[in-house]
Amino acid sequence: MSDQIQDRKNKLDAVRALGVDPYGARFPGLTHNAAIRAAGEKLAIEPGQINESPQARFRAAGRLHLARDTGKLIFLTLRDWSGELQWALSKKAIEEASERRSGAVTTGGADVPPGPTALPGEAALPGEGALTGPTAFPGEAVFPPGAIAWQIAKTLDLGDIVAAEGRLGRTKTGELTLWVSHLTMLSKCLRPPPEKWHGLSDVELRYRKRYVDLLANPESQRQFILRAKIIDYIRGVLHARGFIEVETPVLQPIYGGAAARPFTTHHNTLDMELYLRISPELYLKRCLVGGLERVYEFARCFRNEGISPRHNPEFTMLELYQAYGDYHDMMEISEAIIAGAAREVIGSYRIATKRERATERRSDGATEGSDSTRNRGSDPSRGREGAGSSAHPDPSADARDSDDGSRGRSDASDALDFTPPWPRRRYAELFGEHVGLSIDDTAAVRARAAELHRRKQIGLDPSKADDAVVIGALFEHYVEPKLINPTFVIDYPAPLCPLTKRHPTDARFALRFECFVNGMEMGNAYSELNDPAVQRETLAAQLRGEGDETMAVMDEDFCEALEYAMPPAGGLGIGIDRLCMLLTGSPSIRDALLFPLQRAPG
RNA sequence: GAGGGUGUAGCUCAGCAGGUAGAGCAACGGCCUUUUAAGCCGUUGGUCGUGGGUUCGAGUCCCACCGCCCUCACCA
Repeated sequence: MSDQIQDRKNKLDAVRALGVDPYGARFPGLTHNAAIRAAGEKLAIEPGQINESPQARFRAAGRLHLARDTGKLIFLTLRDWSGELQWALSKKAIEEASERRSGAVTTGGADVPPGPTALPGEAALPGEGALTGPTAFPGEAVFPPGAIAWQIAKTLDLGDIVAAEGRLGRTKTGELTLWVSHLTMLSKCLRPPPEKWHGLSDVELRYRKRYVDLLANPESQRQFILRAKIIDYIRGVLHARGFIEVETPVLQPIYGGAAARPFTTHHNTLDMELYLRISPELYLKRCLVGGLERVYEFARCFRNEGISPRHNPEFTMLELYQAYGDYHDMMEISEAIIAGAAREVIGSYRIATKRERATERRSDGATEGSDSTRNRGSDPSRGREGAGSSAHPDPSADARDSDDGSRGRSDASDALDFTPPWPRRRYAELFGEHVGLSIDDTAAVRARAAELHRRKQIGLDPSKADDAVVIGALFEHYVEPKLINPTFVIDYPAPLCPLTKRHPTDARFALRFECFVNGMEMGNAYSELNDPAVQRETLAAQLRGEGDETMAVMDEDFCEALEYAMPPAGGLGIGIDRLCMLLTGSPSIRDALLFPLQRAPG
């Protein structure tokens, strides 16, 4: 077990004995693989040739993913977060090179401009490609003399992080290749990485050791880069509409804004019980009272509830509030955010559903299997998920393909269609449609619920619940799973909505919508209640309705805030983790979270 | 909380109806200057999640426990 680690430690010592620090320093002037490849395509290099022009000289770094050592010639496949690049190390060429301070040379990398929509790694980032003189930063990595560099090359292990300088060329087979003249090690990998072809597939290990998942599985990196881009996109939408980002307390003496059990904690110096927030709502509304007219927060929330493929104890919720708006404005913003992210980040209003993706994965697996036996290794472009030599620098490319519907995939009509506007359906109407009972027929509704409870299909015991709660349980059971394409469910039963304005013509309903996609709640919005007297009463009613499981208390300060007058407003909450699940086709929320909570290992 | 599934080498997986634990990758030694999951020759590596039990004999059967996954329930 530790044999391989010991072998690697021995090599670590060997590198040190050569006078090279195996945990190297700053490496300025590097160009990422995708940018090198893009530049290389423009150079029109013939197979078997190396381009000697200054534009073909690059400094590169990355993690060693594959190695093919043919003796005096070594091919390495390097990976960074933009993609892969093949390096070739010729014993003769490297041994002839002399020691070189790393930043002191001109390379082609400086000529690559960052694109406006560049991914991380797609183009030069600040501090990269910028050339620095040898004295500017004394702590730079130094390339050792060639003879030593070659010895280091011979000790490389998969997973090591290395740096090189070289010239672009193509091999006989046409593969764009950096012919390395200078090489050094930047960080020694002491543990063997997962299998090079299958990556890390054990789900438990992928969650517990996400760093291994990320370094071994490019599609995992893609997942989280996409998440970042989705969040960036949302910020852009909100800023364009004049919203400002604010931060409100996670540690709260009184929790509220949702019905959930909180985590509790304690502040030592103040000797005060505190709760981790279950929602930012009541603080964001205080901002409205104070005249911050359009605010939003990407709020990490914590709920001490069950864990499931769509629930994690901590999760990220976008909440935003717009003064002088109402829930109709929130519907429009929801569309702008969600459909916009689908189109701009993923590349299409149509997104493959989980089931489609599952099917796709299975068929891909079959293809892969037959390939490996039929024409094993004969087609380098037939990599796993684009992880091969043609690694695509744009992580959204995979999903974008789902738009053309011409790839023999399952029927495109199964895909989710985010094209706005989305249908607005009244709660009571949908209830009647799918439950088959009138929402007003209390007796029948209760009878149905009792029957479901007897059959253990719903947990709620209707004999112990208010009418509205029973209705809500039936709605969840019958209606929500049917809401596949994006749908706004509007006008909820008022008792379910303690923070919402009543409908002006029918006080039984509240000006609230929830947005459902693929049977999952994605968003929740109100025309916010701003009458302090009504607010105080509905909160009190909600508190009375709570069982003894929660210990919520009236938030007097919040009620007082409303007494200073809160403008009428629309408020919206969107589950960011779930949105990412949806847009990236992830079946579990854990796939949308970098480090999902796992039980402590025994 | 209930039910189902799962746990074998660093990784990906085989392991038949109980009969001394296997492959590929990785690693180690050797050969190779155009490889593409490089190839060839040789070699190392496992308290089969943990603990009990049945049996002459348990990775395999039984029980308990632990982790993970799924379904349901709980949960705006």
